[in-house]
Amino acid sequence: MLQTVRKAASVLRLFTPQQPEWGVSEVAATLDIPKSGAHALLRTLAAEGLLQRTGTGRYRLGWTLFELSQTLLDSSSLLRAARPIMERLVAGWGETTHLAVLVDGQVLYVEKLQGDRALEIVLSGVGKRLPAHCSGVGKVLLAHQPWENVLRIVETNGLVSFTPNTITTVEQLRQELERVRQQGFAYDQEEVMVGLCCAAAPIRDESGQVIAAMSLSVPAYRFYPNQQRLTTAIVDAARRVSEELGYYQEDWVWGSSRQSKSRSSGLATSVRT
Amino acid sequence: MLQTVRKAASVLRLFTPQQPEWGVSEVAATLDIPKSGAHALLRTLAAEGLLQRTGTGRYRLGWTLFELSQTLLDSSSLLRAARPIMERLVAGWGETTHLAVLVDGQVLYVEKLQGDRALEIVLSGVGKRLPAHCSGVGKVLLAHQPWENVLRIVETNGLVSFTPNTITTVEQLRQELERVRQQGFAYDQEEVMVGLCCAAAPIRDESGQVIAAMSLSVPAYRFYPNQQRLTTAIVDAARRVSEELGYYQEDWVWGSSRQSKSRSSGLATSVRT
DNA sequence: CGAGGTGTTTCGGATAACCGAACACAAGAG
DNA sequence: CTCTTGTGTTCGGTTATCCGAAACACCTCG
Repeated sequence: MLQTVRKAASVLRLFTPQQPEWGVSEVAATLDIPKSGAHALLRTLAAEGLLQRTGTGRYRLGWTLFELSQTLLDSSSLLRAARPIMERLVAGWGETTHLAVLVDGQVLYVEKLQGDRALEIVLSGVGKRLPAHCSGVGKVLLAHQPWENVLRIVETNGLVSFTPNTITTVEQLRQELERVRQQGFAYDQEEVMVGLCCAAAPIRDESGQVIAAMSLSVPAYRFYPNQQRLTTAIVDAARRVSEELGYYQEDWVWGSSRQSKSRSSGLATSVRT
Repeated sequence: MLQTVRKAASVLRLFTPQQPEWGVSEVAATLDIPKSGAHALLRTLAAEGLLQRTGTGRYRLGWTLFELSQTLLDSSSLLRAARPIMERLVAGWGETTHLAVLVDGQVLYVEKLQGDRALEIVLSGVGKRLPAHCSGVGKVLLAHQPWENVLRIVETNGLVSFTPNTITTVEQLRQELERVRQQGFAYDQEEVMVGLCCAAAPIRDESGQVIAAMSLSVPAYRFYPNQQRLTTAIVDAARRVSEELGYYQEDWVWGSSRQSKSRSSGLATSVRT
């Protein structure tokens, strides 16, 4: 369906911080399309402001994308609601918090605040992606997806192993996601980087859908002694963001407001004090 | 050329802070295309992550745009180079500075820092657009465009009048742009809002091309007494950003480095003093 | 219950996008 | 200086793709 648009999107996705500039031939070779086609794509994308031409006939991303992104941020209250709460979290713990969404089966980091006694986490970064099967936010986000989606994602991306603790089998993942969904939060126990743990919790919009996840990352040696307090802290923070977005945790909401197929994910209790 | 891509871009442009959510029928009616076409466009854009579906079958902008925007900001050193200099400017003057680029014939504000004794400028805002023929940054950016481009822009957007001082005729504009280009900076003397003035200067990349403009906005009653100092301040700040981007001002560059073939701009040596 | 509004699907026909090859141009090596 | 090799760009004929109207399924509301 609309393969031309699909190709155009593929072209956009080529542009990365590592290679922010592309020429016609490079694009044609990389996407395995004739040069004339690549030319047409680049030219129209540039005419629409999604790309811009440099003097030498090469292309880079255009400022229209910045504009659209601002519109997105402006219309989505997620970041606006989460930031102050994340700041308080960082101030209180001195650790690092992440805010992430699921895009195309991967975790996209939307915000990252670093505490003063936190260790540098190089892997994550605003605007960066990581696989979802590791990391706390990733597991939270996957846990609230229909299982068939998760399967499709896993089949596409595989279960890449980062540390000995990384989940590498579908069965492990299924069990873990089930637990995460039921308990309402996830841990990352050195699954993406040795020595790094985190606790993560889901953020819901007014319809109850999980649209993002928040996490508090701490070094392993500080994680286990404070696991309980960490958990309640991140769960509470995420709940506050959800409430800011118009979601109010009511028992009966859970049973009724499910869309279409997913009768699952139903019984997720919650002892709101 | 690639009208499908063009339509897809039009769809993306529909999404604004004022109306961040669109349905199939609305899109079809607004763009005057059949419903099935709009459906296909929205569906594929959503599949590519440029849009996302809400539960009710409506669409909003997708997080991929955020990702692309971050890639853009990361790969373009403009914002990174300009921000500290803008901060110093704001700290010194207490006024408001803007950083803007030209996109599709309009001024797109990329950054805005407000000083403590500055007045609130509602019109401008990060990610917002304004016409280019008013405002200092707009005139700077237009002044360094080929005149034919300027004409096309004016024919498309018109010369909307905001105040009695707004430029409203092509001849006025031509003269003003000529002056701006020669003197290397522009003033906005209450042309967009009564009581608001600004001085603006161009920012160049390493090839000498003007890629952005910076401005210092002040209330009219503080503008005229300090006009000279303001001018040197903004010109100097913009020059520093340009140098940060790899541009070194040489006298003879000015005469030769006009666009089109640009056989020039090559020998941009540079004995940094 | 029915009317009006959604989003979604279908399918033949016309259109728009593909493709290969040829062109112009730049840079670099011999 | 020339030839080579790489660019980006242009041009039509062929073909598959996308357009478009209408019919469908669904929901909300009167």
